[in-house]
Amino acid sequence: MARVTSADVARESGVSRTTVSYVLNARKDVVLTEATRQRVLDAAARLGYTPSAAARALRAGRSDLVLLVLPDWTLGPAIDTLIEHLSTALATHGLSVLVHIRHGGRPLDELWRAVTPCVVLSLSPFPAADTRAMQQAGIPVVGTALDDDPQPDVFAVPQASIGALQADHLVARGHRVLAYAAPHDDRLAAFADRRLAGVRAACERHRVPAPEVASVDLDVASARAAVDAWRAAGVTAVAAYNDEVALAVLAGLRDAGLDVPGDVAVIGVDDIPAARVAAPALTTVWQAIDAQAEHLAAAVLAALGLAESTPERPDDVFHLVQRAST
Amino acid sequence: MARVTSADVARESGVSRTTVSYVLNARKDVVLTEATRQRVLDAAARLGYTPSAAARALRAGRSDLVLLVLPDWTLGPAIDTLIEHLSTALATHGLSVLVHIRHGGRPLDELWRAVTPCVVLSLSPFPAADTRAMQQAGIPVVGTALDDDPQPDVFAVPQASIGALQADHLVARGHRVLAYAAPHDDRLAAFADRRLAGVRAACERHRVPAPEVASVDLDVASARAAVDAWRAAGVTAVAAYNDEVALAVLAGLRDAGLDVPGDVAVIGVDDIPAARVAAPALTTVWQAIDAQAEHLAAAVLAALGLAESTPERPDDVFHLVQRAST
DNA sequence: CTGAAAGCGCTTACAG
DNA sequence: CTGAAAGCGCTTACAG
Repeated sequence: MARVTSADVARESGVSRTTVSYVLNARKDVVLTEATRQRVLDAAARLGYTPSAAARALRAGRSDLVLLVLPDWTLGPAIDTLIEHLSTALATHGLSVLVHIRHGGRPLDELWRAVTPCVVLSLSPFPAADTRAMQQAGIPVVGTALDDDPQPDVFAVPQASIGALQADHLVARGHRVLAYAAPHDDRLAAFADRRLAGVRAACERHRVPAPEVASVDLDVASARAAVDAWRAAGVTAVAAYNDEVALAVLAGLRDAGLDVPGDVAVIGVDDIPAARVAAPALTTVWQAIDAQAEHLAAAVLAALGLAESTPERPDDVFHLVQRAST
Repeated sequence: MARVTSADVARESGVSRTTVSYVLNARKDVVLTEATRQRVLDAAARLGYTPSAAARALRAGRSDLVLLVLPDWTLGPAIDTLIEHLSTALATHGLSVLVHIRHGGRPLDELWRAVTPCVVLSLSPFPAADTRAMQQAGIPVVGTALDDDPQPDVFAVPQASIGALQADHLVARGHRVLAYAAPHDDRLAAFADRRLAGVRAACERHRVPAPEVASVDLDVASARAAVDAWRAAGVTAVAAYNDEVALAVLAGLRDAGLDVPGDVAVIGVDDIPAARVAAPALTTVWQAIDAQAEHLAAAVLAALGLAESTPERPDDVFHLVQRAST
């Protein structure tokens, strides 16, 4: 079963390949009889013709692939949702998402040169040299910066603002001595540091002491150690890097026989399913992954000149979900 | 900055493109002087040459892409781990993973015809017609079946065995009246039904009553309703579809003032981070995602004739993690 | 041992 | 309004 090519469609509809190409690409600048158009469309449908991505890519010098560059650590529960929404949104425009995990495997520069994606979408910053090389090769790089970024087409998930929201909430609930529960994994530092910076800034703003920081593993013993240190320092509220860390902190408090939120309040980030059914139910910061994915997709389209306007930032990127733990 | 092509490398090293191709593809059937080989390799490195994937794909009739077909629902925390391991393992052989979410976006048949992947790797069964069409086009389809599958190259994650392990454990702990907590989401039915079947089979084997089944949403109210019904039926142990459902069940039991495992024991599946720090710590079934990914990668390579032997099944695909909830 | 040439399937100036 | 021809970058028979 040989591949159906545009030549087959041309033969079947009695026109040249040029015309087939014109019709299938719906070129506005070429005038074609409606009859011809219809004939070609019918033939293509009848034959089940799908243009070869390889041939198009070779011709155009770029493929229909969006290279999604992920860091070498798991971004957490959000990442599959993000990929899903992104794929769906971009598929509408004939673009497919190629996932690249930076850690193992081929070096990035080899991959992008081989694939010639139409856009590189980065969820983790990579060497400026790579970015430059891609841009010189005419491949736009769309990135999510962690905070504000000089590039205008970049969607910044405001990590610091998330931390600030956590601290604001705790202070509003009457707490004056806060702690920050950082993840143990160093690879998350880029995110954790920025969120912590937001907590710090909020503390200053509210004129309360800077947060006591401890890193917490995802087990009871590690959390218990942090809890003991915090209690010694008079801490009454903990902002955790994310819900998983927050759940560990809850376990540490439980282990220490402390009441939540009576003795110590806890707030997380992400609103994972487990947060809602935790004991007590966890107050957290919900992030609009869908909206972020939508926005990223729009940024990709904009970079390709496929969207009319620069995508608007979604309003409700994140918000507080108040539950029993604060 | 125009693209560096094999012609550039040929010019730079003073040989023909044929020779460049021979050297770079390390063809064993052609004899080349070591000097020539070295000259070409040097020139390629100097110029930063990377063969165009598009041109190769056009020539070969297939690309270096592995099309990973995912179902339209989130597979849960395991999926990003799986993708990561898979990407890394396949990258070693110059293969890249292209993710396709079945739900939205382009229909599958359009995508594979356009992309001409070298292998399609499916984590969710799709229409037999699609499979046939791909195979006719010479594209091997490697799939994970939910249980046993006629195809030999398929790695079956034994869902029923997971359910059986749960039930075996509960019965071994002295329970005689079991319940099954199914997920509310219908899209998970394919997995949930098979796991439940495993629980049922184990109950029969142990000559205890068939499990009481209820579907549980990820919130306290829903879990509480299920708990009340189970208690009325004399249930003393619950096998949950996964850890998230199990955590909800724990919340329902807590809400009902029942003791775990004193009044009711609970076991999940997945060993998510939250399981370890739950109250009480959740007994669960751990799955070797890495090993499964490794195995899938091996199956892909075998399908391409790049691996010597058929990949062995990993031994320890899943096992019990005993904690406080049973 | 190495080179000239064809062809994979597409799009797009360029003629008619 | 439509067609013949070139060329994107690669590999591989086929000559030499």
